Amino acid sequence: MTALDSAALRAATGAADGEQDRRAEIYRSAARIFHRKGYHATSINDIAAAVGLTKAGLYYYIKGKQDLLFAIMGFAMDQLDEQVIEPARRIEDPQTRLETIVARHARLITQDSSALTILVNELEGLLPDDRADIIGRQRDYVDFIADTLAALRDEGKVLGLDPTVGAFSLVGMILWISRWYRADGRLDGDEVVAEVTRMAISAVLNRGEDSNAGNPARTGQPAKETRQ
Amino acid sequence: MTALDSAALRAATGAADGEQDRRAEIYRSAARIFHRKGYHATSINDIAAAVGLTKAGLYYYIKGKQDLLFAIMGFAMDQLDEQVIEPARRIEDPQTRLETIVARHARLITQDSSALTILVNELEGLLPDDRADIIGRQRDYVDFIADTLAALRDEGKVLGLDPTVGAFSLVGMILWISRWYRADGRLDGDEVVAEVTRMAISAVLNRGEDSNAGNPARTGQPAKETRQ
DNA sequence: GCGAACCTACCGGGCGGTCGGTAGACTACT
DNA sequence: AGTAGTCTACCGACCGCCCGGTAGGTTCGC
Repeated sequence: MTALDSAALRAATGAADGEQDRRAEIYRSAARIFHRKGYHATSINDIAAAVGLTKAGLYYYIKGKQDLLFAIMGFAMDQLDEQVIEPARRIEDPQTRLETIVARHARLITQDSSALTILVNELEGLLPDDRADIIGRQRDYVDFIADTLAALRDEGKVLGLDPTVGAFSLVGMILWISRWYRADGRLDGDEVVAEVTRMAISAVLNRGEDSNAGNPARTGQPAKETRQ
Repeated sequence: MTALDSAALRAATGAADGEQDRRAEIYRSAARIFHRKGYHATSINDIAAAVGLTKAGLYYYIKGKQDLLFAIMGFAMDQLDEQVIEPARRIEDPQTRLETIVARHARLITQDSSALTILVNELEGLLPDDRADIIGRQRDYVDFIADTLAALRDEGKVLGLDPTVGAFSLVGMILWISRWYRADGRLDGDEVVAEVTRMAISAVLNRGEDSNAGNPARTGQPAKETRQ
């Protein structure tokens, strides 16, 4: 279907250079399939078929399977930089900044989770150098969130929360959205984003008093069998 | 189902071989390798070598790669049932119950995340029937948490939180621990469990006033380029 | 000598990737 | 106008490799 569509489109428009479009379509398709089946379970043939090419034809556009993966992850990381980190970096107030980070990241996922999800789930598919590159950028992101939490703590809005644990936990909450959110589900994307953002802020802020003051309560674990 | 069941059966009948140990070692090794490299990227040879067998020798103990995966996931799900769900089910007070769920689940992950993590990351590696089985049990777990949140809401301790979104978000926070927690890191397991538990409770409880009342703030998304 | 526990050797098949080729559009020269 | 050359965008056939899985032993403790 895809092949005929793009062929028909090209014939109809008569546009000369469709190369960039074609390449973009390949990345988009690959991202969708990697997301659905996983990188290793996806064959080059799967991707080629999805864009209406043979395997050999596909290799005219890509350098290899791993390069394809790295390109997708790089794109996802660029998205995160442009749509989440950069806008948030321009916000002074830590709480507003945190809200922006969570809301924008969550929104990115409800809009199209493929690339963002591959970014975190398929790291072991990369070559060591590429992996180091991506992991570095991911760490920068977590550090950015942790710094924001530290700033909140310095304002006295957060009590006794480790910024690193807090940052990781928020990221986990956000990334997990891609596993359960369905665009045709009960809640629409905006509602989910708002709900998750509210939870994230609430998870991090202590409103003075109460707040489990003192030790964090023997939270149920009866320590009957400690093991490690 | 097959492998662990038959192993358990044999152990129950008192056939005190080393076979049970060997089989357990195989499952443990397989879980560790699946966790590290992913199911599809792991070959039967990798597992065989890790337990000091040849591939053919390994097949004396297992029925196939997919059965191995299903057995590991079943084991992880059993762990969750026994160590998290059952203990929590016996607790009446919703808040204490939620604390128990989060703390016990988090603790399970800091102790040994392999099986639990495979449980959520390798679903597509299963045969359809097996996958349906596991997904059903996972859904029951999320529903259990959602019901607990609904009970909290009925007590007036939670305001305006969708129980399903809340349950998923908490699960995401917990599961993500396996991606960043290192036993030799700055914080030990108990500290991480306590910190995450505190965040989870705080994410869910509203202490009356404040709590972002009204709309959750235009959190930055300027809708300048909507795209989909 | 018999069964549990393992091995060597092999199978069909799918994988990522490559090679040589070519249809067709477009240009260049005569 | 004809035609030779060139380049893009692809394809069929193939390669070597490794995969999951198996057939048919062999070793060894009892």
